[in-house]
Amino acid sequence: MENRTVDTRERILDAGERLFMAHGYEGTSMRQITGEAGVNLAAVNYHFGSKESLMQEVFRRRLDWLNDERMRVLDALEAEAGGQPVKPSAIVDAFFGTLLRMAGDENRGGMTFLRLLGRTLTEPSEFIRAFLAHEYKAVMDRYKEALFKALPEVPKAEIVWRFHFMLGATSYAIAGTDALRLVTDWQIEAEDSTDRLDRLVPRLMSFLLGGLRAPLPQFEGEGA
Amino acid sequence: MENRTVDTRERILDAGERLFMAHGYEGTSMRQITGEAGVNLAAVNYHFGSKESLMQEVFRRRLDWLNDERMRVLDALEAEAGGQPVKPSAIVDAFFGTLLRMAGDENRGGMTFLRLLGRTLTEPSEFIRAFLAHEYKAVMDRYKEALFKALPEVPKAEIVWRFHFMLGATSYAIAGTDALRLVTDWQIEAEDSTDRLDRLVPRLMSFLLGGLRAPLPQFEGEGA
DNA sequence: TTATGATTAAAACGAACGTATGAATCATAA
DNA sequence: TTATGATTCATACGTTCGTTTTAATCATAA
Repeated sequence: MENRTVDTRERILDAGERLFMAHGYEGTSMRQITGEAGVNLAAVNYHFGSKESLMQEVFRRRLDWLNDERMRVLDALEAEAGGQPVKPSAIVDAFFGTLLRMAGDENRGGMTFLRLLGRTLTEPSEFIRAFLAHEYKAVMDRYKEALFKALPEVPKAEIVWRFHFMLGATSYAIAGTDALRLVTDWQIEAEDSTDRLDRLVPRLMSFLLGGLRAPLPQFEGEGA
Repeated sequence: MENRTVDTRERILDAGERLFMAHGYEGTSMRQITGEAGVNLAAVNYHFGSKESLMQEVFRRRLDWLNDERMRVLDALEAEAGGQPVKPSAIVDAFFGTLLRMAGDENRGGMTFLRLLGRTLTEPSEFIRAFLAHEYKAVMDRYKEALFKALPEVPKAEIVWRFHFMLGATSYAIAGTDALRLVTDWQIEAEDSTDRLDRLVPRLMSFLLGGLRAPLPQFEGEGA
C-alpha cells in the first residue's frame, strides 16, 4: 500500500520540479508532468489536489530542509562567537554557500531545484510569490539581523539593498547557467557540470563579499 | 490612414509590455492584451502576426535604442581614452547605468520595460531566449572586450563570470522591486518610486564595482 | 461619387487546458 | 476467500487558448 503511492508522489514531484524549472509554471501542463512521470493524468489531483498545490509541494519538499539548515548553521556561528558579531563572510557563506552546496546534493534536488528557485524568484505568479514570502520570512529576518550586527557602521537600508543584490546575483548565476550560454560564447573554459559548481561557489562568494563591503554610495547633493 | 493603425499598434505594444511584465508571457492572454488596449481581439494577429511576434516587437521597440545607446556611450569612452584602457567604473556605468537611467524615461518604457527585461532574463521560453541572445550578442561582446582591456591582470573567465553576476544583481534589483517587498518588511525607508530609482543607481553601482574588483577567489588545491 | 486598399469587427475554429467522475485494480486484514 | 479502502485508469466536462475567417467600416484617390 505504501510503495505505490510514495513512488507515484515522488515521481510526480520530480517531474514537476524538472518541468517547472525548464518551462515555468504556466508553461508546464499537467499532461506533460504526468507523462514524464509515467503516471495517470488524474494522479496529480488525487495526490496533491491541484496544480497550484503541486507547485507548493515541489518547493516545500526542498525549502523545509534548506531553511532549517540555514537556521542551524547561523545558530552554530552565533553560539561559537559567544555574543560577539559573526564575521560577514561567515554569514554570507551560511546563507548563499548553504544554498549552492545544496546543488551538489542530488538527493536535495541538485541543480534542478536550484535553477527552479532562481527563476521563480523573478517569475512571481501571485500565489507563488505569497508562498515564497511566507516560507522565507523567518530566515530572512534572522540573517538580516545578523548582518546588522556584523556591520554596525553600515546603514541598515544599505545592508538590505545589498542583501537584495546578492540574492539577484546568486539566483541569476544559477538560473542563468544555461540562459547565458547563448549570450556568451561559453568556450573560455571547458568545465563539466560538477566542476563548474565547485568553482562557482568561491567565485560567487568573492563577488558577493566584494559587493557587500564596497564603499558606500554617494547620493547626489550629499557630502562625503 | 496612418493615425488609426499607429495608435492601435502602440496601444497593443503598451498593453503587452505591461501585462507581460506583470504576468509573464505564458500567463498573459491575447484577450487580456486586446482588452486592456481597447482594440479588437484580431488586431494583434493582423498587426503582428502572432503572439510570439508581438513579444519580440515589444522588446525590439526598446532594445534597439538601448543597444545603440550602449554602443554609442562606449564608443565615446574609448575615443576619449585614445587607445588607453577605459576605467572599469566607466564601463560598468555605460552598460548598467544606461540601462537604469532608461527607467526614468517614460518614453522608452520606464520601469515597466525594465522590469519586463529583468524578469525575462530568467524566464526563458525557448524563442525568447534565442531572440534576446541574438539581440544582445554584439553589445555583450564589445563590453566584454572592453573589460578585458580594462582589467588585463584578471583572467578572462573571471571577468565573464563577474559580468554574469552583475547582470543578475541588476535584473533582480529591478524585476524584484515588488517581489521582495513581500519578503522584507520594506519599511526602512519611505521613498517614492522616482526617488527610489535615483538612489538605486549609485547603490547598485557601488555594489557592482565592489564585486567586479573583489579579490580573486582561491580554488581548492591552488596556492596563493 | 465611386472604386480601392487598409483596418476593424464579430464570430467561430480546433486544440489544449485543469479538473472531475465512476469504474477497474490493487494491497491488506478479517 | 472475501470485504474494504486506497490507488489507478480511461474518459469526459466545461473553459480558455491562439488563430482564422468573412463581412463591415474606414480613409483616400480617381
